[in-house]
Amino acid sequence: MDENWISKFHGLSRLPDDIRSELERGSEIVTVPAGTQIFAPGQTADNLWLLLDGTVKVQQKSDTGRDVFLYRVHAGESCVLTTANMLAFEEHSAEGTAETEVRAVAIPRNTFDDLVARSRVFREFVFTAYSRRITDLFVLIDDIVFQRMDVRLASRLLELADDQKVVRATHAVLGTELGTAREVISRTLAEFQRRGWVDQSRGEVRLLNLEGLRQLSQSN
Amino acid sequence: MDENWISKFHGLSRLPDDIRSELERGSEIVTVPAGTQIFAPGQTADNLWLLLDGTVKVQQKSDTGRDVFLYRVHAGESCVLTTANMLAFEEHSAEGTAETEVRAVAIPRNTFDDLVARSRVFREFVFTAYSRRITDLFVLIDDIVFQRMDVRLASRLLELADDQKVVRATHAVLGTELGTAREVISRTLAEFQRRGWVDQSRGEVRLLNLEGLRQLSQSN
DNA sequence: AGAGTTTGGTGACCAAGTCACCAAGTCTTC
DNA sequence: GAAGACTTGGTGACTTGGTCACCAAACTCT
Repeated sequence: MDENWISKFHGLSRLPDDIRSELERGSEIVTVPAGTQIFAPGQTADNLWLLLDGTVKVQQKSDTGRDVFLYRVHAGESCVLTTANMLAFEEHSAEGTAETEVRAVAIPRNTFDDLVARSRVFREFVFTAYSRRITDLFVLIDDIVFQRMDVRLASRLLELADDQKVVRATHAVLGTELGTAREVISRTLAEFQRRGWVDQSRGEVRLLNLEGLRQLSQSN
Repeated sequence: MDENWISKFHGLSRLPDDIRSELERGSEIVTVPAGTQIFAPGQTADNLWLLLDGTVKVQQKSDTGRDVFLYRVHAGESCVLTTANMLAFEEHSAEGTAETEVRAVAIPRNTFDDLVARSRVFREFVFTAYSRRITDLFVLIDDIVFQRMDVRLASRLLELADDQKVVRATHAVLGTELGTAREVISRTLAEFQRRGWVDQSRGEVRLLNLEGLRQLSQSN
């Protein structure tokens, strides 16, 4: 039944049959537990990963020892940074970690190269994925430079909340997600609590007033 | 004599002869004056540009009307963002402007796609270029988040100085280059001047003590 | 020469990052 | 289950950087 994973990837649905079957034959479905390092600085990757389930968090390891969150790869997306690592021309200092158990399709280097050569649809899929990441980074930079912390925290909380409207993360983790200090998160959350928008306990934030948070997060 | 431009691009030097001649036949050398918009939000690009001379400045147009400098494309580099625009799957809000007169090789969409399909060396060239841009953005984000303004300004001045050790740029321009306010640049430059590192006049900064600036810029 | 525009300077104020330190909660181990 | 170690969050003082309002000097244009 997992033979049908290709339909999960929008850009691949138009692949002609021969390419499609090469992709299926030449790739492998893998599952790794939460916490696995998918890629790391100075480590060559051998596969391009297409995520079927779970999320991968990509962070920049800073020289200063602190990390910056860059973006999150969700199911249905590809982890293009691995292709860069795969070619291994550039050292970069980003690291990808499975946040949950992750199930993914691993496309080995040779299959990848062959598919890019043979299929226009596959090429477009890859370039679109790159382009989307770059756009994400542009938006991130814009946010960091111009957006107030409370606005950024509000929208991040809304993103991270589970279906019980609870965010399971320490202040320190939220700090690196937003590239700020833990203290700033603590103060801002205290302010949100004063307004009755959230309720806190060790390691989690319960969202009480989604509307308030949403309004703040949309107030440019 | 310009038939030899391929040698200016390190990643292309190993192209086999047939690909090489297709690239030469299928592309065109163009020259545009300083200030030309190479690409802009909402505008489809028809060519991948490889820069022979001059520089292109890539900036994010922010909703708030202010711009953020993202990176600069130099001679010998390719402007990969245009490939993303070329495929036109993603709208992005970045804009590229010629800072000087720019001479470049323009590779039309069809030639580009054909070369990616046919040549492994060309593929690697393109992916490496993407990868390098992404790495640049990672470094930029790291800088913005962790580096002090005076350190960032010092290294930017060193980068922008011409051979007479003069930087021709207004405080406002330096401000958008570093994603900060003009006032901050003014204050920091005033401090540098007090230390005898620079001398200022309208629209330009003369670097007097490269050593001082260099030390500051390297002090993590 | 005079008017308008561009560039840079300044002070007051606010937002955010840093530092140092403490207190409460949780985990381990005996 | 008490002692100690570690993790998480709270707080105040201080620095850096961003914003706002406004002014003055330098340039441009006619």
